[in-house]
Amino acid sequence: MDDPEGDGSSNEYNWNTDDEDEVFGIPSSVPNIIQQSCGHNLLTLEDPSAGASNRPYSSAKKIDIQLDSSDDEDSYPGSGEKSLNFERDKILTVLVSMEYPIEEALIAIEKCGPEAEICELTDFICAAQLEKEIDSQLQNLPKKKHDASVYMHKKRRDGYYFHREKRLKLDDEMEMMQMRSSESMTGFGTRNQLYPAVTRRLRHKVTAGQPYFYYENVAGAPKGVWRKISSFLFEIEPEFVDSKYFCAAARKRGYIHNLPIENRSRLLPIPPLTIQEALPTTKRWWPSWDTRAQLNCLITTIAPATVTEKIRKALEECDAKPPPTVREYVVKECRNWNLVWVGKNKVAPLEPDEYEMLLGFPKDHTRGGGINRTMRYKALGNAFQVDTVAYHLSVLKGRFPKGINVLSLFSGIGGAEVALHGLGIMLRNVVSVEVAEENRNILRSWWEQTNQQGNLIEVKDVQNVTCGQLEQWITSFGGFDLIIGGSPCNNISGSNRVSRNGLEGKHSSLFYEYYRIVEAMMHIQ
DNA sequence: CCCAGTCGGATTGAGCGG
DNA sequence: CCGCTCAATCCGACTGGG
Repeated sequence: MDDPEGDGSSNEYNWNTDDEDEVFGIPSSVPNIIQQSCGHNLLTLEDPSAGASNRPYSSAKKIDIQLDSSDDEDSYPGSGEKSLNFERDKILTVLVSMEYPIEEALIAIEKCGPEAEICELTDFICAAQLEKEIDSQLQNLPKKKHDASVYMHKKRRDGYYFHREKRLKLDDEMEMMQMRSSESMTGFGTRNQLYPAVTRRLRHKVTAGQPYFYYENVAGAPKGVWRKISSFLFEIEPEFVDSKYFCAAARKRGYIHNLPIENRSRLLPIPPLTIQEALPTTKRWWPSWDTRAQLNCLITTIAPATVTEKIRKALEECDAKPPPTVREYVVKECRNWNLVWVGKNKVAPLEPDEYEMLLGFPKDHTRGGGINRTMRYKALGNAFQVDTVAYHLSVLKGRFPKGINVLSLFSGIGGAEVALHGLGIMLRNVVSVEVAEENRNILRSWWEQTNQQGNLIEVKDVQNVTCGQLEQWITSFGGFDLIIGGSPCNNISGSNRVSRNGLEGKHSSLFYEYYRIVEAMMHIQ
């Protein structure tokens, strides 16, 4: 059923094997140095195998996938005025085919110049549309308070909410208004599309020329949550992606960012996309009537032994040929608990190292150092899928040849850092904010093992990241290029039975800390 | 309506060292 | 017996799609 190669979406893939060297361009020789970082002296070790080769499936095929078909301006004839007009008409045709009004497309081409790329033009049009709409509607609406602004008022620290009074107020009227706003920029992938449907996206002019930011959370949030998150993050539409296109397990997530989307490339080598390829030892025991090709989302808890025992007993009772009722029961439980076949009549939950592999982390990333099994599941269940995030971040590679300064919020076990490293982007200065000590230990350990040349600064509590602190870092190493993080999903996740309170819940409301810091950075830098 | 799917949380008890 | 860690085992609701 989940056949990534058999469905219609694969038409959009442009198979290309020519870019290996670029993606594999990891610095080869790394000197032995000692670095000072937040009280830790990091003695790095000689390790030429750092980078993409750290990945556990080095034998997998190396394929580059590009999604966007709209940016093939290289194929246009390129000499003389005639070709210029031809090119302009061609771009106009593309914009109109994307359902932009022809007059707005013409204005955009005129304002942005004939050499502008499609994405710049769509940005321009969308920004103009949205600004016009919001301005006209804000004039007609009375200002109202809502719970989020009250929260922020309480949490306000350094007075960096310059635009708070301009922030949209989320009562019912505003929700309706925003739905209409969203309609004018559909096509960036909806929560139900979950990739691949990236045709255009809005980058509001508020964020133009500012540091890049990248925000992540679960796609299946309660109604209205993503709309609210968008309203804070510059009205940018979330990009909903299921990681089943990047690995053998599903992971439905929404991403809000102001990164370019053209010329993305995948982290290499491409991981196996089916259970059979990812976990070859299960093949021997996998019954033909269990038709699963991919796993469900890897969450923080695994099946209790009672579940696998019941399955074993049910199968043993009916011997070789289980009747349809038993098959249905077993498959349902396997789907529910993400079980794999490890023996005759024997299913089992995934091991932590299988979590690591499926999520794109190096083997033993979370192993040892005082980390127990439960903690590993918890940390991994909360982590990024590295290949997915790397695909989005791949556009940064050419833009920061000398390395990148990253503000990593809610770092966890360092999915963002691992992704950037895998892309061969040098990590110059990384300020990592992570509350859990064991996770900080994991990231620091990875930092040492991968022989990082840059500086790792560890911060415990995101609420302690003041504007004064930010300014200090900015003067120290010249500003951040990327702010990245996924705020806690505890109160948003569908599997929470106790406290699914939405964005204002105890943990998930830390989103407003993410917003606070991004907004502050937009004004400081 | 039925069905599948979900970055979870609280409690309990075994096991351990003191 | 106490305090602690860790693993096991309970516990539905909400959303979207067919």
